[in-house]
Amino acid sequence: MWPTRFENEEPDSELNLGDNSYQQLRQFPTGSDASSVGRSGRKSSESVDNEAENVTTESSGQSRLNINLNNNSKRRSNSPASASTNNKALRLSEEYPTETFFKENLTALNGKGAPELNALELLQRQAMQLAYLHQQHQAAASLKSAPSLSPVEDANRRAKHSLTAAFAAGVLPGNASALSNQMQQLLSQQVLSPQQLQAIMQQQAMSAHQAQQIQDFYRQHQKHIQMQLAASKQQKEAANPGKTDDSSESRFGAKLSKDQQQQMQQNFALQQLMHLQQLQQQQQATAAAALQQQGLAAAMALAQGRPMPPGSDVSPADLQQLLMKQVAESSSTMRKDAPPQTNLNSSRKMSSPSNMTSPGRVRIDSHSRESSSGDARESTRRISNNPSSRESSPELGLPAALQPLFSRGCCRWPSCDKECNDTAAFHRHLNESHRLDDKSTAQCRVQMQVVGSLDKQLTMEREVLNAMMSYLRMDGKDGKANADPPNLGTSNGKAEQFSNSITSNGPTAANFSGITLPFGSQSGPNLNNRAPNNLSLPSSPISGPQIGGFPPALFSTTSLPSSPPLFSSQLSSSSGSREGMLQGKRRHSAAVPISADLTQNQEFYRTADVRPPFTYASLIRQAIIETPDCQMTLNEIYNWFQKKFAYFRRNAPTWKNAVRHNLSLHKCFVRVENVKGAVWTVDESEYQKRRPQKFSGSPAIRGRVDVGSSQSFYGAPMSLASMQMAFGENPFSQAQLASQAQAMLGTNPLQNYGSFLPAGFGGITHSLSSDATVGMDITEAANNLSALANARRHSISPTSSNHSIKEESRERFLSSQSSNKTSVKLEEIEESNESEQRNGSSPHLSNDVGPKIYSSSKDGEAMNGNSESEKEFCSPSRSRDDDMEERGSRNSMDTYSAEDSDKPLNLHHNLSHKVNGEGSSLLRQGIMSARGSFAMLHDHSVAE
DNA sequence: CCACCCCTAAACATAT
DNA sequence: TATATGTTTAGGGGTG
Repeated sequence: MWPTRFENEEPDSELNLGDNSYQQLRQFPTGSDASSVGRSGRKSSESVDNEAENVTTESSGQSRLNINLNNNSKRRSNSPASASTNNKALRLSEEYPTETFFKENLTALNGKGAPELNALELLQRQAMQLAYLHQQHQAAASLKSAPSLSPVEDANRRAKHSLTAAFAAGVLPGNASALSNQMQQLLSQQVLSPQQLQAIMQQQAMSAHQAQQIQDFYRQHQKHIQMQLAASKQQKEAANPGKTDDSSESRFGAKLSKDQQQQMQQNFALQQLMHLQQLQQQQQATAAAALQQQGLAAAMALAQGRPMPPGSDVSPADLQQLLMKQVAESSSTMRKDAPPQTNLNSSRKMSSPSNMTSPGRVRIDSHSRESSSGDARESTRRISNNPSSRESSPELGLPAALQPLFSRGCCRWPSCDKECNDTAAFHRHLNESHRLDDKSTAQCRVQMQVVGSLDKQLTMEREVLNAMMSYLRMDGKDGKANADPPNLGTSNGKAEQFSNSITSNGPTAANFSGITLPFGSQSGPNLNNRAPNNLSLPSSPISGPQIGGFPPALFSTTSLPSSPPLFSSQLSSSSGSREGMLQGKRRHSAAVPISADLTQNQEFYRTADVRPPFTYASLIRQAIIETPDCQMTLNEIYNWFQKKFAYFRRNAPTWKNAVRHNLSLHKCFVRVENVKGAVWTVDESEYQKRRPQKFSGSPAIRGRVDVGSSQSFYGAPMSLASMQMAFGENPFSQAQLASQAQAMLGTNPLQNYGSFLPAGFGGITHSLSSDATVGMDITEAANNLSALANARRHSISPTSSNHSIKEESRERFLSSQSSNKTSVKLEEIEESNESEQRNGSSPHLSNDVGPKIYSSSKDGEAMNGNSESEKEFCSPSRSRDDDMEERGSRNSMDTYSAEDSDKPLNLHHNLSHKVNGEGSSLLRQGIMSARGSFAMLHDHSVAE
């Protein structure tokens, strides 16, 4: 175990190279029965997980020199042949041009250049983050406000953030680039002019101003009331000192008066709320009218299964008509009485056995629940698959303001959790345990701090979002010059409108009400009212009467997994188990702009026990490239995981094993040894190579996630299951958004472009969607990206410039193979191969020639190599060792059969294909053996 | 049913 | 010897 650098420690620039006793000189214990040695079978060394981080500081930081490297298998090494055949190129880290290392974070905002970046996805994430923060904030605020006489503040806060919330809750699903494109297309058709947007924004601003005034007013009023209460309390205490009350439950003299106080407070709170609601409804009505007028609800039409074919030219008139109809329908539905808040609580309740609302998510307006349309209830119920209705919740009898304090039959007062059978019991409990005393006030103060901090964070995140939008707006303007493919709906003005509507607090909700539906209520205005609590995007993507534009039928069959922003309960209980994995099953891999996502949502991931929607490989890579020197020890990677993700603070044995597994498995991770140990680096080219094919996870998620990736997304129709998966997977899964967009729009405007992109630039297509969204000509974008990719490959990227000789050789070898210029003779290979196999009596063949090889019969390296080679040969465009999928399948049983195990290697078969990769290790070894040295491959290399 | 993807678990090997 | 680190295999569940 190496002393590891503390994660937060600034790496030392000093490195003592020490001596030259390179690790690679270690001799692998020869002897065919190496496996018989040390079979202690240590079961999971992880069990002694070193949670206690080595905080030891170490001097091998930044310029850790990774000398070495001729190691073949990441650790074992040593034969010349093996050294030369190493799949994982080793390199001298001092040559690593870290400054040029591809940093997604930086390139993110440069959009065009970052294959992995999709600006809109970033925005989605950002918005989701906001929503999350907002929700946290709400939860905290409601806890705080209910008992502390400040429901007004709470409500005001809700109003204050409702726009953000609305945006987050609603825009997100529609924010996938596809939908965005459609939106922009709509906008471009003058459905909503910038002036109109401006008007809406102003209206919203006024509303906000009004809310502020109301808040001030109520603050004063509240203060006044409090003073009165205090005076009255003093009076009573003076009048009846020490006298017990006749209340059966009360044990304290002042009990009754306190009850009265609370009652008064509650009443007052209710009054305030009602007033606020009225005001908000007014605002909503105004905004709704404006919306109708503006016809922004076009998105509704889109969302409700009337996709506009990318190529079709819908006339503004038609669109307008459609919109008006849509708006009329929706408004009639939602305005029956109280806005259909179809709370997400229902669906979210799934996670709570008692079907009670979870803390912090209880709506202020309990009545609105009852008043929501039957459709909404029905659909919600169907979705949540939760037979019990909300009306059965015990807390219903509570004043709305107190509801956050009581859910699931438990008191939600911080660190209380007392169980109460009903509201009466809860009232009793409140009176007994949470009286207005020092403790309670202290707790309130703490809660206030929590809220304040969340508030601050929310503000910060909002600023970030605004900045992003500003940037995009500029970018959109820049892209103006480019020709606009008709279907991309890009360009300037539209981007600006888009960003305007987002950046401004007010209009956002209203403007996007049309497309916010999926996650919230249908009425934009309503969002101002209670949307905050609906923010929990994921959990109820489909709560509205029309499920936000999705035909209810779509969701009628199956229940959606409840995925509260913190679906920690699920994950925590199941993580580590297979079930746990199922919850968050599919991961986005490289397809998602992970760095941007992590950057934008770092706080979220850090605090929320949510499994990040990325593959281990993506995360590991991200961890590594985030370091200044682009290298990390295993322990540092561990630390990174734990530092960045709350999720990875649990079940360390499991995920650490997975991390190691991934490091070993994927060729894109290169182990580099130095004197003090080993560090892991990322072979960016390898990593990039694998991206085109794999968007990780099932094809479904490819479609859902990799909005910009070619082929799979566009081609594959969205299935219901996929959408459900998307909804359930992760509260902030972009997959949801993409899938919703896909489902709503029916098709992706980019689909005609994606498949034409050159292989190997999967990330480019990804960016393409982004660029297209902000107004960049797609063709040009493709060109730019290709150029960038080339540049990165040949001069910028460390993976190219630092390509180890071995790696370059490998590439040349590949090309030479593909051009049939290899001079390796089959017989030689076979011979070599056979001799190798003869050596192995135990599963592990001895090899002084490099990587350990497994012999036949299920010892599979032979088969592994075989299948691997086959695959490689079959798919010229993919790197052979590149991937997990290959390796995964290679390792799977279906890749080889028992019969195969009898055959040393089907070399004929392998060689009959284009040798595109290095081939299997066996094959490789055979070649190496035959040729004696990898260097020889150079001789036959063909310049590309 | 198959191929593929990603994941977890675990056995095993090796270095410290 | 114990532990950390790496490698590899096995198999499960999901998807198209």
